[in-house]
Amino acid sequence: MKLLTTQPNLTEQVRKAIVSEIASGKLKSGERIIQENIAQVLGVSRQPVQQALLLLKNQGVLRDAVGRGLIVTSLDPKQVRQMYDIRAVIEGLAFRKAAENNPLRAKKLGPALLLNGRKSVASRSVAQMIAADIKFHDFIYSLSENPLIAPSMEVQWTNTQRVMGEVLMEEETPRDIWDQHEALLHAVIAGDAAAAETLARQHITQAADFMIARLHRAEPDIPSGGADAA
Amino acid sequence: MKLLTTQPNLTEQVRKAIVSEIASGKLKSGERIIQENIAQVLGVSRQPVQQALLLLKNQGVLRDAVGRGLIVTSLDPKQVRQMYDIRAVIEGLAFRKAAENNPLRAKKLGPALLLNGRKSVASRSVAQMIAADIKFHDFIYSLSENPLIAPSMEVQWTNTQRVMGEVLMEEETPRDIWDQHEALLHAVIAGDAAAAETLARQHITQAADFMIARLHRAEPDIPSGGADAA
DNA sequence: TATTCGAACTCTGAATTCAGAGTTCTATAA
DNA sequence: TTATAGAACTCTGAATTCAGAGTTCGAATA
Repeated sequence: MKLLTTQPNLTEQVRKAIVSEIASGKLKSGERIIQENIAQVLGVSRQPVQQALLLLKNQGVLRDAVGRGLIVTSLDPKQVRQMYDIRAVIEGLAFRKAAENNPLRAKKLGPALLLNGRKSVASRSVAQMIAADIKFHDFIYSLSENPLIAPSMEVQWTNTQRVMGEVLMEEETPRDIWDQHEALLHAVIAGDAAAAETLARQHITQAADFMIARLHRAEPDIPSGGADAA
Repeated sequence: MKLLTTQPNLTEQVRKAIVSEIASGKLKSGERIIQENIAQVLGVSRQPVQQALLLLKNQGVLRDAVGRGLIVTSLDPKQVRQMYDIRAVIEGLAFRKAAENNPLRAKKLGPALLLNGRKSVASRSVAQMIAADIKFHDFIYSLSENPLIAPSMEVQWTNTQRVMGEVLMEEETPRDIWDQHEALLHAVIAGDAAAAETLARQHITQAADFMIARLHRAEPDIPSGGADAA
């Protein structure tokens, strides 16, 4: 009949708000998160805030900081690499399954996303580039017909946005990933599952190399396995 | 000085309790979960229960049931396959990294786990077999030196336990996975990353085939949509 | 001046209370 | 007998309150 705009519950709204603050870089690594503050800023009670924070802590976006609440997890290159390692194999799966299950839909809807991506690069807006990238990958997740993939990528994307935000901001000629995306799409359209998986893993691994190299430059940090700076 | 046994907070305890009920099969698919009931049984308020349920819902172990709370997500073969698909690639990563990073520790500590596993099979106790399996894989996760792997496997293991519990219970000669585990361990010890990854993926895929075949038998369900390749 | 003890403060986890959405059951009318 | 209005009930999400763990800061002492 009619699709009611039943807004998600407060917990979810709060979670989104915090994630967006972190992804956009407004909340930086190590920054303290205090329930009461967030609650006040968003005009809700501490209860939904606490639940949202619980979820984010569980995802590793936030960390316990002994007796002073939670802090935003730092993006040290080692962890970023580990995150990309996981992302690489799951993207590999997603592209493989997409090639197996949906070459036709890929052919029909994919090219528009490539175009959109190239436009975003031309626009030079980092936000638009990130959005187009997410859109393309989300499209593949849907083609894979494995609904467990998208949610398990969520944390990765939060962090990816953080990294991309930090890195791409100061890059005057951001590398163009859309040739790779085009090759990937062609493999999917051709139904070549093996190629799609291999290319996807390479794609992510290269992205990781690129990002981490810049991240190193931006954040000269932690020579040893040293924990918290005193 | 001394490592205090600081017990985890109630939310975590509640979560563990519920997961264990589900994994052991005491809470079955479709069963309703009511905050108040759980709170009463465990002797806590609804607050920690609500948070635990939120986490489990977020992991997909529980699902919203419109106006009557939450229910335990059902284990239909299609979803189980999708879960195993993801598990396969992440296990592949774990074994590959283990081979790259820790062949020596694998050699030193691995054989004991094999022995333990074979003993568990001899014991004919399903619980022990599951425990030994988890122990072996957890060991590999630690060798991989990617701390993000273990947490992302948590949901998978909850469901794996459910499946194994259902399936192995009625199997008088449970297939012995420990030859495969031995081959995997050897690949890791040899530092043969490629072989370790390939074998791991095969191992999980075969396990999925086995489990799903039995699950079909146990749960005649959903004839349509059968897009199972392989 | 440096160190230690302790009081005040901050912040969280958990309990309790409140309000509203949705369901179920029952009585009434067609 | 069946369909329907609505009252009562169930259950959750959110707010508020309470208690305790841990930190910070300052005063007293060596």
